[in-house]
Amino acid sequence: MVRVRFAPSPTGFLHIGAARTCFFNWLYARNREGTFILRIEDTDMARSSEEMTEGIIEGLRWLGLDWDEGPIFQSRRLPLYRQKAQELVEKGLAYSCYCTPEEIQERTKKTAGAGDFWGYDRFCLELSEKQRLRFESEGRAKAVRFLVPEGEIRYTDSIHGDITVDNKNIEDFVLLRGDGLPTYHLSVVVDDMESQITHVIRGDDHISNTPKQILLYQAFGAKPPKFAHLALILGPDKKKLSKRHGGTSVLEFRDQGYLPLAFLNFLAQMSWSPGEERIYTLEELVGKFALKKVSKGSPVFDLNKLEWLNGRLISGMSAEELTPLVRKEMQASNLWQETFAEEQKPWFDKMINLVKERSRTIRVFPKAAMPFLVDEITYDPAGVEKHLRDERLDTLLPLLAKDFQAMDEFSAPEIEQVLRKRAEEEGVKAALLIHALRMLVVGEPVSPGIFAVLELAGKEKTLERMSRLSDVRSLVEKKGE
RNA sequence: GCCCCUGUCGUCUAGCCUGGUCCAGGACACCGCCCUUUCAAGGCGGCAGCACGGGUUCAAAUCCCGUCGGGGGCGCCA
Repeated sequence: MVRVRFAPSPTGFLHIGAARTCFFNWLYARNREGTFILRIEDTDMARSSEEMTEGIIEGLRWLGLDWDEGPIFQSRRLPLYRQKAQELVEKGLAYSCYCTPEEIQERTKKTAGAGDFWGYDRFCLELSEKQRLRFESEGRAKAVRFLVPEGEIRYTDSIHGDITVDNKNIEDFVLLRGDGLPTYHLSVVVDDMESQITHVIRGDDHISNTPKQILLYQAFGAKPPKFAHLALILGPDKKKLSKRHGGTSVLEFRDQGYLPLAFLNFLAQMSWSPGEERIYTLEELVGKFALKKVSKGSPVFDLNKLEWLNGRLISGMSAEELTPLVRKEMQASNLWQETFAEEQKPWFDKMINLVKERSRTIRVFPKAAMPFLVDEITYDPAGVEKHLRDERLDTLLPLLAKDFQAMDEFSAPEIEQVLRKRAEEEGVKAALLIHALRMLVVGEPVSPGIFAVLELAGKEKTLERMSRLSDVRSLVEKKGE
């Protein structure tokens, strides 16, 4: 039975790297029909906060990564860690240390360059009873250090393969701090043992920590889990992810109009290849996931790919699926009306289907819908200059308006037919009318196909906006002065 | 400084384990063409890579060694 966990520390956001670690744990659990546990590593009281915990959980919820057990809070299990540390001291596998960081630093400085000494010098390993009592009476804080044995640690990483480290490169690390709080190494191993974690899937930054933790498992007489270390995600500058490039909370991506499924596909396809490049359903990704397939090299975060994936997802979604998302976005822009969900639903669906083809994020919907919903639109000055200055429009537009007026069914194909006929009769290119209409009705030089746009706007609105030709011209002139 | 990990087009990735089918495949981005009412989408085409140097071999992106580059760790942070 596979048991995995995601164990963030609430000292920061759920950033893209953590999200990917979480996702891969989740994928593995689901793929192997195992159990996925959420654990909050909040033993660093000074830097942890409840807000961060909530933010992380909100991020996981948004991504749809559900957990089967937890969240387990380490801060509520402190006595257990103390007990476990004590257990090792009694077995002679760990020892109390009274040294202050300053003293250690002082001694290390002295021996620097002498060769072997680079870590803790084991000053407290064999304290005489007298010295020990003196330190105690001085009221010194007492930490517990692990006694690293000689030898080497060898383990097989599911992604990297065999990794060997000589124990002489591991110092007697601290298990329990002077204030009685556990360090990461202790708490992580104690909790993973108790939760019976079978696979530890985490970032590459923990590769060097793994031997220490294996040592702890051995000391506790437990079998270490399998380890899999994911290469760290890099920014576009090939440096560690920064605030500027994806180093922020995943919720930022939600707010930018990205969809969870696109984001998860992005995370997945950043580290392995499920096959062809497209959007996969969660079920497909679960089915295809395998730790051995995860690449060893560090991927560079590429926003282009995310956008492309997101755009493909949106284009492929139905109006039905898109509506709740678009609704939220429009509510934020004060453009939503309840009738869109009722009598105007057919119209609204049509609008969504028109806009979705060219949308890479949900965010563009309100702007695209704007011209259909408000009376006063804004006009792009350059577009006006380019498409509304032709004097022939002064006579053509009224003629076209009359044509439109006479139509029974104001639908896209009918509109196109009428417009092209008029253009032909007047000996002008249809494009002249099309561009002018786009500017007048939408206000922008860019929009979905104009005939569908006009149908969506409706006859009345179309005619009203066509009649504003001279107003729009002078509006822009005024601004230009 | 010491230790560990890593290195295929600008970016992601397939291939590497089990050498030949790879003068390296796909995708994003970019460029061009087609379509066309604009922008997209779509279709077609293009640009571009096995970090470098040795070795093993009839044959190396694939195996071995070294160099260089990138990343991480070396905390009474996680």
